[in-house]
Amino acid sequence: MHTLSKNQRIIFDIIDKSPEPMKAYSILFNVQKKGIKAPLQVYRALDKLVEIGKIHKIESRNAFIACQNSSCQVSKATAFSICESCEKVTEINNSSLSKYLSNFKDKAGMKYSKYNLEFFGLCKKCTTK
Amino acid sequence: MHTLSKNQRIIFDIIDKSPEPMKAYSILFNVQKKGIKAPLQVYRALDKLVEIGKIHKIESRNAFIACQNSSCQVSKATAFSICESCEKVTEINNSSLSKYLSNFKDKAGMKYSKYNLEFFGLCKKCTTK
DNA sequence: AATTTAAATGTTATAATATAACACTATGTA
DNA sequence: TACATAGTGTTATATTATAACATTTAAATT
Repeated sequence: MHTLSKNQRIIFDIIDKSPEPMKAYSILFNVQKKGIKAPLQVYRALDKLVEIGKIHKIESRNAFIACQNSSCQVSKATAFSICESCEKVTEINNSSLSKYLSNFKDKAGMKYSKYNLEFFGLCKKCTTK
Repeated sequence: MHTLSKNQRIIFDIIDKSPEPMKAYSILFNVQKKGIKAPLQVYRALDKLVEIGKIHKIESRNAFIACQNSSCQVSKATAFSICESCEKVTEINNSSLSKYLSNFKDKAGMKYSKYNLEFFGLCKKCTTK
């Protein structure tokens, strides 16, 4: 198991505590009191945390969330639901979906090693508003 | 059917001719001889073209490609394969996949109006290198 | 324990991506 | 014609991300 470095720990903890995806500069602002001063310090930790699967990047939002799925060691098969009204993001953990996508092959015969899926819609709360 | 404005036409044409996804500032550079001088002119056209489904944004690459699928009127169900070596991007048009994803419902009962899926791997050419 | 190697850090500068705000022009429609 | 809507042009600026280099820490190897 991977041990997080000091900066990685600080940045993971703040993302993990956040109820919503966090953007890099918002993370930076929040960790300045802990001595992390420069964007690069944040981006380096983010890169590593993504690489080891502790966090995921929500590509359509340029934001990061902690992995909700304890079995997710690496970020090679990710799926999220995103509410377009309140911007709540949830990681989808559905074995039928992941099985279907992991085995998917397109006409060109390309074999995929990774995928990222983002669903958009309205969450329950926002639907009834 | 939608008629493209002057700037939309110019910007669509250059993306449509490109064999690979184009980035906004690369588009800007390429259309400056046609009188389009500012980033905002490019981004406005891109926004509209995405909205009407003539182009798609590859979120993981911040780049744009023309829709390969003549039936794709709006960008509400998109899937792409991306080669991590040569960066070639192909739009996937697979009715089994789109049916599966369009009907997908997660545990939270959220109904999705849109999705975007990006597969990553090595294309045939890059596999045999 | 000393050596060596890889990983992480700190820092300054800058590149790349994207939007705000405002004035104006063209186009479609009542 | 007049009214509304969409598109344009422009300047300035916000946001997201990386390059380059010097140094320090941690881990693996001898």
